[in-house]
Amino acid sequence: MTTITDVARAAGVSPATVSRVFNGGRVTPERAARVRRAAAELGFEPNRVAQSLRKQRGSVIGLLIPDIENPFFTSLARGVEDAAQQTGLSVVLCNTDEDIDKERRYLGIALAEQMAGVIVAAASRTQTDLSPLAARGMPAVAVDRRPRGALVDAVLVDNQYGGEAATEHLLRARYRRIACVTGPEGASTSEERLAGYRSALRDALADGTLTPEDGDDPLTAYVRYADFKVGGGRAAMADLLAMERPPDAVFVANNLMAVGALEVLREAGVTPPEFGVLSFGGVPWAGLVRPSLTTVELPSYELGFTAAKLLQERIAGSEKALQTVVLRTGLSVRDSTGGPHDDAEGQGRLRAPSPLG
Amino acid sequence: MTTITDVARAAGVSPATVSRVFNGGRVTPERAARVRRAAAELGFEPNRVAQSLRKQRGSVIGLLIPDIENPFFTSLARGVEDAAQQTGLSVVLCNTDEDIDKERRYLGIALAEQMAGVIVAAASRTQTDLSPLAARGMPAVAVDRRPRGALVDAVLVDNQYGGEAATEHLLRARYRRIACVTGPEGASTSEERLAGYRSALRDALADGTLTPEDGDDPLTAYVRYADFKVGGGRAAMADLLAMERPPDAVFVANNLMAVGALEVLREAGVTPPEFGVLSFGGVPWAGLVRPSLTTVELPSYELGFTAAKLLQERIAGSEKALQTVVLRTGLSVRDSTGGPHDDAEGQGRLRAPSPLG
DNA sequence: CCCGGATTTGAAATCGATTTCAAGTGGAAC
DNA sequence: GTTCCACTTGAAATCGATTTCAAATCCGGG
Repeated sequence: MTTITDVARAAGVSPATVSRVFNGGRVTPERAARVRRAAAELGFEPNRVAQSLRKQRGSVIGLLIPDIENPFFTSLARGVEDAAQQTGLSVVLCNTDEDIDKERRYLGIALAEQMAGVIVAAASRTQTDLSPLAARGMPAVAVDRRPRGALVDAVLVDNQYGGEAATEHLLRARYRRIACVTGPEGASTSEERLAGYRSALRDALADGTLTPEDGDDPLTAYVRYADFKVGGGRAAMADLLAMERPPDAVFVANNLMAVGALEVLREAGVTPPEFGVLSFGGVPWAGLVRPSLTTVELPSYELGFTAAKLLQERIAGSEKALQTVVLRTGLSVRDSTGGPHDDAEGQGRLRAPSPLG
Repeated sequence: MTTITDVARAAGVSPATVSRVFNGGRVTPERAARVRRAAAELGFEPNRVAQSLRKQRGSVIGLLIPDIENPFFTSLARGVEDAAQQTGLSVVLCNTDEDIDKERRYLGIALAEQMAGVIVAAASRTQTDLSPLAARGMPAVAVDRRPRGALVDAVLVDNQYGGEAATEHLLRARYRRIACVTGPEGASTSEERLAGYRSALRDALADGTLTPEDGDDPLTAYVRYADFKVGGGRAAMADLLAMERPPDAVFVANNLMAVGALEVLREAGVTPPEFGVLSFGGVPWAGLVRPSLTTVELPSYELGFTAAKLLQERIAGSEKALQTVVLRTGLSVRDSTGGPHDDAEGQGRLRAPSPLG
């Protein structure tokens, strides 16, 4: 391996000069040229480990995500990677598996490896602890989920707005018993999406679009908590279908649970859009799912990209006040929320039935 | 940050002794205890960068994969991660995007970061060049795809066998004009899967199961090369359907292209199992696809796990002869290959029609 | 021709761990 | 009591870069 000393010897200068050539120090052009030539000839590439040790800072940023198999996070990871590449940083992808211990371990590694900074989609809002990073001055940015009380920049999605828009859409499509399958209690994303759902229902109750059914609290009767995974979505959906007065639509607060819900519906012979289904976050290969699925679109790539940009500012030493960037969701209306079958009421449909029903 | 020197001072010993305590040197128990206590009190954690510099070897392994959004590779990555974790290595995931330049850049980083080793699913069989690693003594293992002429261990899938089994299955299900959509020419995986397909067809021709159609070479007429992506699968399938005598089944050589093919079939109103579809590699959320898809199952997790184990042996200094491990595929028969409709021939079906047709 | 200030340069310190080597310690054997 | 050996220990070198500091050089101005 050729070191800076080898290059120095070959160019007839000191190592210090070589270092200056590559780091923008003042060196006479003639000498600099000689150094560059020697470096090129020897195929010199600075040893990043030595650099990190000396500078007390590496050129790698850690990205901690809870589920590498969820396409939402892989897309986010791509955003981070693209942003990082622009400034010569590499990205280490760490899959925490929603496991608080694994997450802690990775944070420790980030410190021990002297990473330049970390981007964290926290495994737990209450237990994830970013304070050791802060204590050692390592920049961090929270993404998608904001851990409680952490003094870090954050890039989030407007979950409440998304939940609201989704639920309003279902109401407009004339569903009237709209269920909500949300994530774990305590996760910020679960709670916010649920809050949006409730807010939309409240509005509908207030303006008379929706009328309370006897005995049930319409804001809670159709709510189920699950685990953001396929299995949880299945269980919650099955539970909802078993109700005495089952819902006629469901707002599922994440893509994987939507997959589970769709499976259960299919097994039960209940098909959208008669039964409305709306997923928060796109399902992979959605093109194969029939009827096509109405979804709240998440800016996953931008989430990652923005977080990485923010992190880079901090790494560069920015002392700006902490900021939280909130990105908006969109709504992609497709066939799964075309509206329930007409009952005897004889009202016109808002939407033509899809060719395959 | 507490360093080894701080611990040494606190325990009243030299840094060398502290190092020995943590690296299994000979130290009197009494002293060792004092060191451990001091280390615990100060929250000492060895600086991995300094370790790497001194030992000339890091504790991170690089995993280069061509497409992080393909669930096959994420599953493989999990296998690598689990194996690595058992020995305290961390995994850096590098997404090369099938781009030979990105790949080269990442290999350079692996060297400059003094990684312990790399596992590579090569972006290109002909252009991927692992020789700089070998030159610097960095262990490497090829996974899934074997780059040409590289002197490295490899963990591969028995692609030819898988392609053969798949095609035989389609023949047994009484499809007779079986197409093959394979990957890019020159990729080992494409070629091997295609070879399996051809070998099965040849056997069928030999024993009379299949009779050559006038004018066409049955071994090539229905073969299409594509790019292992959804778009490529679409184009190839569309091309096949536009033939004068279109096929009655297709063996698609990777999961993403199968998604594309299914989309096109659906748009054309052609539905399995009348038209047989078999995918090499599972499709994510396959549960939602109807009819369910027959697939060649790939041991993606085991692929990663095995590669990581192999790499660890090399890192530990094993001088064994280079080995290539080939893992077998399985065949999961589902509804999409239930057999074509009976024509006027009045032959009995081998398989009951699926309830939904 | 000499001086002051700016610029360029290299020697040496530094980052934090590991490891070599020589010195120190203790115990057993004679 | 002396000798020898095995075992512990710490001082110092080392990994490869960056950076400080002081010396060297160059320049124009007087």
